[in-house]
Amino acid sequence: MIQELIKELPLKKKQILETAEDLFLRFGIKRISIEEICSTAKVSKMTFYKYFKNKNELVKYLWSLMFEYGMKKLEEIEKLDITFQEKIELILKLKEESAKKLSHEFALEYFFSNTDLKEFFNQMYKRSISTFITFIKNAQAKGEVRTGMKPEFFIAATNKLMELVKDNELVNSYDSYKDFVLEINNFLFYGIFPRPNHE
Amino acid sequence: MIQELIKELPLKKKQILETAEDLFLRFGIKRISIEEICSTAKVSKMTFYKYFKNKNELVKYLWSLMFEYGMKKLEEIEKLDITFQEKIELILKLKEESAKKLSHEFALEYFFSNTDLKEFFNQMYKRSISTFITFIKNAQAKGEVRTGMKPEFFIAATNKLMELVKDNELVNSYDSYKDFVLEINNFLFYGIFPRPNHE
DNA sequence: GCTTTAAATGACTAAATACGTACAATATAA
DNA sequence: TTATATTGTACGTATTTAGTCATTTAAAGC
Repeated sequence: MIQELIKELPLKKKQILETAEDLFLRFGIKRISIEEICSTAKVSKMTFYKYFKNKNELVKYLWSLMFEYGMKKLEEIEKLDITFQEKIELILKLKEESAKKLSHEFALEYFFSNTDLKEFFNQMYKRSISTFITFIKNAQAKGEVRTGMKPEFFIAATNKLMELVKDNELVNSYDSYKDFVLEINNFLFYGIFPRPNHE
Repeated sequence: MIQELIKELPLKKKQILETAEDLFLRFGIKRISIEEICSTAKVSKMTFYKYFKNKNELVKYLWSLMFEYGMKKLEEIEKLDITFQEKIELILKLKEESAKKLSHEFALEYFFSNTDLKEFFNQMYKRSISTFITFIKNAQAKGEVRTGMKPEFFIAATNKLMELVKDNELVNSYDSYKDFVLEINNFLFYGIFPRPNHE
């Protein structure tokens, strides 16, 4: 997912980041040790500490890449000459793609970290939110979305629904965590009605 | 999955087994500590050690339950008054169901453990194999499967294909580990041809 | 060839985590 | 009331992990 953003980086740093992304997404952050990242990435610990001060710094770097990726994709989609609904479809496909290997563990740590990463996450989250609000407002200016809808409400609703991630029983009633993420996203855009042109 | 087999057990022992099954399947055995099992199962450590000598004994007990479940289901399917192909369909559905939360990690530890669990696994595996061979031979006796096919070859082929679990690159090319498991199983029964009546 | 730089290795300490046991306190049920 | 089951805390030990360092290996440039 982040691959296209780190092409310029040194090989070993790339290997670390790709491995960390994969392992963190699948098992959550706290379950993965630096040593495991190093051994699976085929990188020595020294090399790790050359590029990252510690695990937290790696996580921050990775998160910022993931945010950057999402915002870049959103901007690309916004520029396309297609209907707003088609843009929403692309966004949903993007979310589906990103959720492929996402585990419940990681999502919990990502959205509801209570460590010193919380502040860092919040900052990035606010930035991505404002990008998305601009996206909606632009669409409203072009008459593609009804102007009565406050983008701020959409964001607030999103935040509220995100708290469902903490409802273990609900999450576990889905075959995979990915299915749960899809449900939330579909619901946010289409409510209870079927997603158009989607088998 | 194993729930129906442990109904009679004491409540706390059930909680431990269900939690362990869930966590082991999702994250693999070595990543999960006894303390994590206890806390998520809402059981004290003392109670854990009352029912299980250590983690290995828990794993053995769990594995034997999982084998027992599979063999019990196979026997149930065999008794049904349906065509052989319909039975195969049921077996595939069963495998699909079992693989829902299965992670690559667990499958590796399960099939290729190199600890002292290996011997234990092999014993159970042999038993389940002979059950399956009987299943095929009975079908051959009834003329439901061509008699030219040696069941032993089928088992040997299965074992060989199972080694693909160790091919990380191949496994990772699937969206989820479950999809990979389905591919193997479909292939074993239907080769490269489509699974009948399956969308 | 030689020199300089980057990376890998193995060893090391300190901290954190996990294991397995023990005991007192509490809850439950006969 | 008397067993029985469960919990919480604590503890010593073992294992794992984090982070650092000196040394070896590999590679790149000249």
